[in-house]
Amino acid sequence: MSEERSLNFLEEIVEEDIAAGKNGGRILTRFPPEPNGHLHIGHAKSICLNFGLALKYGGKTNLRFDDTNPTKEETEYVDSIKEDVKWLGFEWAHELYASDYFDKLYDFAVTLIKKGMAYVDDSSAEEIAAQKGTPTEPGIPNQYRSRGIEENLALFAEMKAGKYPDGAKVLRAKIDLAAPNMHLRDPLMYRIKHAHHHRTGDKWCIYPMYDFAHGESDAIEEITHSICTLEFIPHRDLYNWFIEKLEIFPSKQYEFARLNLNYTVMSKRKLLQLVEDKHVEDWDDPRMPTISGLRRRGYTPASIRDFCDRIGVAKRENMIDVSLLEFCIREDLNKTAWRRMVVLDPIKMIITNYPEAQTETMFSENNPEAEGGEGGRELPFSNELWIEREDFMEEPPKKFFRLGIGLMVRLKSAYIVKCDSFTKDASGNVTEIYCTYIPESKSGNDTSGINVKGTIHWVSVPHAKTAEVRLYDRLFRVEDPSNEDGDFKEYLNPDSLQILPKAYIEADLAKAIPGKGYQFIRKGYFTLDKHSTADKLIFSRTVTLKDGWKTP
RNA sequence: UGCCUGAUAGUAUAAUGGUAGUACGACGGUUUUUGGUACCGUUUGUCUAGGUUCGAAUCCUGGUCGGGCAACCA
Repeated sequence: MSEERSLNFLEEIVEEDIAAGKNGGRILTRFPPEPNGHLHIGHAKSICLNFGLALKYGGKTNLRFDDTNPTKEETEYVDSIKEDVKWLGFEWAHELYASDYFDKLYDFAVTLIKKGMAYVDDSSAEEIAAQKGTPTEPGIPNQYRSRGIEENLALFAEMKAGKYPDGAKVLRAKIDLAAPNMHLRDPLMYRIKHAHHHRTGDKWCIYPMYDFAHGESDAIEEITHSICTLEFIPHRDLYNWFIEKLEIFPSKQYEFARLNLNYTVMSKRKLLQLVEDKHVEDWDDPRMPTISGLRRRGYTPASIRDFCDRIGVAKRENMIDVSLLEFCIREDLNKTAWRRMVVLDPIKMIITNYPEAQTETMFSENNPEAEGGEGGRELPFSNELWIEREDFMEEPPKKFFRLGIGLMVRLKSAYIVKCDSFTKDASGNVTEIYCTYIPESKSGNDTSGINVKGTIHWVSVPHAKTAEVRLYDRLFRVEDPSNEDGDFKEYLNPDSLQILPKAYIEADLAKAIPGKGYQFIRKGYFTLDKHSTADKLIFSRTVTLKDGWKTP
């Protein structure tokens, strides 16, 4: 245990707080999504941070739904968020909702009114915006700001009772209309919304704003470290103001830079557009950066946690290269995925000196990375094989370690073959390749003394089964679609999905287990798609193998 | 033009006044019945100008550049 990894700035803060005996060394974080959409890889960073910090320092983490805006939130999203957090491998201490605190929040508001620190404003949204001034000009108070405490109390009670229509009145904190921080210019605390809430139903027609709900919820739960993203920095003064004036538990807010990944978009709004405009199948389309999309694509929870660990945490804007995500999933799958042979783009090889009706059983291990190969499976071999079209060239370049006239390769787990000739159709496409095999070169007891550079995969023609294979590429053609001119959708990659209707798979793959990753030798990692059936197998490519081969 | 933030290889991240390190990427090599894996090597960096100091990525001052802030969203 000599490994000393340096701490990120949040870990440093936590360690300092523990050393100082703050909160008796107790650590409680929270992950606070609004249930208005599906979680994506950016949320995974926040989840790993909040849960990871608590785990590391013997604390706990609450899952709290920030459901203060009933018009946007749905139970469906609550369920999907819970599923995703669990799938990532984290357990929350308590499942909580900001809406659980609506009564307390109402009382907090009354407290501030009584202290003369909040008032009911009858102005319209436009008027309030105009009266707020601009970053360089102070705002100006209106006539409602000086309303008496009793009147405010009565009006606020009437707002709650449903006496007023949406937008007629709001409750505002009385702070400072000339504050340099715009968020302190008498921010809204409550607005009227006669809307049905996914949990509280029709009990309420006034709902607290984020700023009046979040810090207070943190305080109610006695959250010690409230971690959020950079754009909330200007809210921190307000967060602290409410806590101080209400004299409640002093939770502290800390901010980190959100994750940006290149060649994709991360905003809920944009992801929603991709779904609605049918550029992708759904939220869990394997090309989406959503947790459900990554899951369907074949990413494992461990690989995503590892990724979040490797990207680090800091306060500067960042753009992470997807190659790191791909590295993480390859590293995980390389150790666990069973190897199988699949020919994606087939061409027939005929072994002219192998008996026509003969079948021979070869053996191949499941995983060369694992102790003992984790067992293996039998592979029927015959004189007719499907091989990959790209493994043969009419005029091979110098370092092409595959097939061409006179060239030899090893058929994985079988014999070495030598290419003798080939046939073409009328339009010049190669149709069949003729080879001779070396009987003494059988895998496992090769006495031929022949060394070949290349090994290729194959599937016996009479024994092959078929499957549809879907190959995915990055969703966008440019690194940062949101930052390009015009609509981000103009930069979609038209070739992000390639469907191969008929690939030849080795028979064993008919038993493929949903959710498990397989390495199709030399072709990448694949997993069963959710639409796959026994009659029609469908495999999706999670990621390619790293490919060092470049045509000279 | 106000306030708040931030700036270290291509991308991230560390060094907390004392040798600028790590990972991914790229490039090259060794091993290999996957052009995978593993292993080894190479490459490239402190935004800028001053100052403090024996010594500055780190502290100070000015500038430059990036991000955020004027939702009855979170």
